[in-house]
Amino acid sequence: MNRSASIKDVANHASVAVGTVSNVLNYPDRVSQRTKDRVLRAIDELGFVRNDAARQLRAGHSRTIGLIVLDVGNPFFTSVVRAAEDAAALQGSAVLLGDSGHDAGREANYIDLFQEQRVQGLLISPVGDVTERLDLLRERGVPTVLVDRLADEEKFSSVAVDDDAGGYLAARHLLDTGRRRLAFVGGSTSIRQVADRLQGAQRAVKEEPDATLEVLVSEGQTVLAGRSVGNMLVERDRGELPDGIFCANDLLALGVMQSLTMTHTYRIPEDIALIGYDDIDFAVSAVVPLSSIRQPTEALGRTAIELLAEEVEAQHARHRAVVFTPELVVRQSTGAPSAD
Amino acid sequence: MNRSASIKDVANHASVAVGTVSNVLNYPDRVSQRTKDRVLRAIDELGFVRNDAARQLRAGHSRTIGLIVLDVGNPFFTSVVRAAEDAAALQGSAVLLGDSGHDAGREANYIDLFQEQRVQGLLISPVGDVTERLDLLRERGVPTVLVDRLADEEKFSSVAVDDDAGGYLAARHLLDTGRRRLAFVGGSTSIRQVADRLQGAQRAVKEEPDATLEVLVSEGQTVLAGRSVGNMLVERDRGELPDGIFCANDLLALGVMQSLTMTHTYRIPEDIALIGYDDIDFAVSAVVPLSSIRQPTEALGRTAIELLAEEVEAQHARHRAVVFTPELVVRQSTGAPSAD
DNA sequence: GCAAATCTTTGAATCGTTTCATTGTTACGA
DNA sequence: TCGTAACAATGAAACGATTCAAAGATTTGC
Repeated sequence: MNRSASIKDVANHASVAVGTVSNVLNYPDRVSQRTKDRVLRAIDELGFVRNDAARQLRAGHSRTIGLIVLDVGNPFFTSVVRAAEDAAALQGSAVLLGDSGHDAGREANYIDLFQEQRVQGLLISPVGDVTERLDLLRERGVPTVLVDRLADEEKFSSVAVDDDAGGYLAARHLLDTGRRRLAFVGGSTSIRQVADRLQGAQRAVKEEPDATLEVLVSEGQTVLAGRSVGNMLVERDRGELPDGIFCANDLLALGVMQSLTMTHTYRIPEDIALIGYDDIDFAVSAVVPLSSIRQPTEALGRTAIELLAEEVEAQHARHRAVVFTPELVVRQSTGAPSAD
Repeated sequence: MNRSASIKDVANHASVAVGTVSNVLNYPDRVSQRTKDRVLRAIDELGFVRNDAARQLRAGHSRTIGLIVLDVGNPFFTSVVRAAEDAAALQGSAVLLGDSGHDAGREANYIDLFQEQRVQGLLISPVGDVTERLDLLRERGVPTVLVDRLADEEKFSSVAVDDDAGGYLAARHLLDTGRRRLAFVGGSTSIRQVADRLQGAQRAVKEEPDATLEVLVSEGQTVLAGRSVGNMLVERDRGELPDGIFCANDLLALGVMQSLTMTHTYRIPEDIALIGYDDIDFAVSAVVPLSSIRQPTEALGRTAIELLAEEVEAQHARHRAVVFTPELVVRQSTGAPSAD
C-alpha cells in the first residue's frame, strides 16, 4: 500500500483548489452544491481520510483529552472512563486512555506521551501524592483536573467523592434500622479512603448515645480478608457479636457474608446487618443481596470533563474542587423486605 | 499560557540551527558534546516538548497502535489490553485504547478516529460479524489484527482462544475425577463461545461410553441466571442430579454454587463437582474455590502486537491466525484436596 | 444593461519537525 | 605547509491541512 491520498490529490482529482476541498470539509455552506458533489465523489473514490497530524499542527492543539487512571480493571474507573468519553464526545473531543497500573513510571510515560500529542488537557487520578510531575504540568500551563483526589484549589481543579459522608451514610443507615453494636471492617487506616469512611461512621455513631463502634482491621481489602474477619466473629459468644457491620468495600463485605452464611449460625440481616461500599456488580447477586454505598462515577467523569473545559477556556480562572456525595443503596443484607 | 516553545525557539536560544536541535534529539552521536550541552540546557530552560503532530506529519505515520475492545470492564479484555500495552512499549509504540461497548457506532467512531491519527495499525475485537467496515480497512491497507475472533486468513491475521479445546478440558477433567453424569450450563448456543465450549464438552463425553451430558440452558450468563438453574437442580430427586457441572462461564458457576451451598443439601465437590470458565478474580475467593478454565490473555495481547508488527513490515505477507489453547485451573470445587 | 453586492473559488503562507545536500572546521599524515 | 579525511553544523524543502486576502463569477436592483 502506497501513501494515502492527501487533500491535494483530492483537489487534483476533482479539479478544484486545495482550499476548496478544505472548505467542503469544514465549511460546507461556503461551497456550491455542484462543487461539493464533485469533491465528495473524489474523496470517496480516493478513499481520502483527513490527516489529523497536519490538522492539529496547523491548529496548534489536538481534539483529544488525556485520561490517566490507576487501574482500568477497577469498575470504579471503568465507569468514570465511560462517562468521561461520552461527555467528551458531546463537545467534539476524543479521550485517550492511559492505565498507570499504580506505577509512577507508567504514569510519567503517559504524561509525556500526552504532552507530545498536545492534548487539550489531562484528567488524572495520580499515583501516590501530588508530586513535582504534576506541578510541572501546571507550570507548563497544561490544563489538568485531578480525579478521585482532592487538591489544593490554588493549584488544580479536582473532582472527588466524599468518603466521610459515605461512611456516615452507611453507619447512619445501620443505626436507623435499629442496630446499636456496630463494627467497622477495613484495611489499614493509612489508606485515606478507609480512614475517611471510618471517620464518617464514627460521626454517625456519636449521634446515638447508646451506640458503639468496634474497629476490626483486616489484612487487605479482599474477599479472603473479609472471610478471615468473618470467621473470627463466628467464634465469638453471641453476646459479643456486633449487630451491624460496615465494611470499607464490597469485597470485604462479601467475604464476611460468606463466613456468616456458610456456618448457618447467624442470619443476615436478622441477626447481623451488613453493608459494603462501592456497589460493585457482584453486590446485587450475592447470596444475600448486599446493601452498599454507590459512588456517583458518571457524575465524576462528566464533571471532570466540564472542569477541564473551564480550565481550557478561562486560562486564569480560579480552580474548582467539586466533591460529590455518595448514595445509599439498600438491599436485603440490611433488612429491606426484598430488593432488586 | 502562551504557545509552547518550538524547536526553532530552542535553536535561537542556544544559538544553533534547527537541524542541530533535531539532531540532538534524534541522533545525539552526530553532535559535539559542547553543542549538545547548550541545546539540552536551552530545552530545559524553555520547557520544550516535542510536537508529535509535526513529527508524525513529517514521518508519515505515528508511533501509536489503535486497540478497540468490546468492553474494557471485562477482565478478559483488561488483561489483554495490559499485555498489548507492555508488548507495544517494548517496540517503542504506545497504545490508544477505545472501548466500543458492543456498539457498532462507537466502534466506527474509533476506527475513523484512529485512521485520522494514522495509527501504525489496528487491533480490534469487532462488534458482531466482520463487516464491510473491516474490509474497507483492509482495502485501505491499514494493518489490522482481529482479537478474540477467528478470521479468514485470506483477509486478516487474528488471535483467538480455542473454546472447543477449553470445553473439552473442562469436561475431561470432570470425567477424570470420576464423574459420569455431567451437565452443561450455558446461555443460548447462538453465542459462538457457548456453542464451542459445549461442543468440546460433548467430544470429551463421547470418549467415555458410560458418561452422559445434559444441557441446561440458562437465561443469560449471570450469577442470577446460574442461581435459577441451581434452584431448579436442588428440587430434583437425588438420583436425577448430575454429579459434575460445567458452566459456560464463572458467573453462572458462582450462581449455581450459591444455590447448592445455601440449601446445604448437597456438598461441593463431594456430591457435585463444579467447574466454570474464564477464571475471573472471584473464582478463587468463592465459598468453595472454583475450578475454571483460564484463557491465556497475556499471550493473546502480546501475540496480537507481534502479528501487527509482521503486517506492518511485510506488506504482502500471508496473514496468520494464531489459536491459543486455554488452561485448566483445578481448585476445590472439583475435588482438589485444598487449593490456592 | 450596468454597478454593486453577494457568493465561490483560488492559492500562497503557515504550523513544527525531520531530512539531507552543502558548507564549515578540525586533525592528521606527508 | 598543504591536502584530505572525518566530523559538525547549517538551513531550505517537505509533510498535509487550514486560513484568508484577493480574484472571479453570479445575482440583484434600478
